[in-house]
Amino acid sequence: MSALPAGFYARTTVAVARELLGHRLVSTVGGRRCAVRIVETEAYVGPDDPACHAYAWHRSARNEVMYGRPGLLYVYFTYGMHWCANIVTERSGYPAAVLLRGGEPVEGVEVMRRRRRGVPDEEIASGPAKLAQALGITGALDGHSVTRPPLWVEAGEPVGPRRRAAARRVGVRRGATDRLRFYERGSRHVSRPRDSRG
DNA sequence: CTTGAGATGTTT
DNA sequence: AACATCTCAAGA
Repeated sequence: MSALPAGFYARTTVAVARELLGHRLVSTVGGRRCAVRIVETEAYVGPDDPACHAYAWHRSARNEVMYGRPGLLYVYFTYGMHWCANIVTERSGYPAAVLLRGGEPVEGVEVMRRRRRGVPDEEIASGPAKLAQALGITGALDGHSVTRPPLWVEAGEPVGPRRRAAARRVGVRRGATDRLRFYERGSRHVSRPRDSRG
């Protein structure tokens, strides 16, 4: 088990969001191992980002983990039924994170099929809440370090710059024009195949 | 393939 | 009232 070191996340949020593509997110939640190859992320770059939960240094019980160490998991509950998972970036005290938006199942696919009953493999983790569900991520993991079990990132084959695409973030109004969504070109495991505008 | 509505609870 | 979403049903 060679987890990426916490230092990987102690860099600019955009760099982390880009370079996370291709690495593996591994889960042993519930005792069964499964993993996805990360193919889609979004950067929430901090207090100056209107779409960020910590915009203008907003701080609350929900986003407290964003103010912690890089490499911690920030899990939040949204739309009354979905969990979404981020990895905290930058330095301690500076609230920024990368949202994990899309993954390609590469290990323990049966486990994920059970959690995502009835959906084709392309849709097992093609969206932030789908990915969280597939890997068994809930609020119980809020604040967990992604350098160790039961959820961590393992080094994989990075997706090179030519095979990466940048697009507008999904589902945000403020800060909607920024191209802070990154995904692997041509992947069938991203939440949306193309950006609706530029 | 596309679009639109409803589910459902927390945060502002 | 909005929300970093998803699923299903209906239509083209």
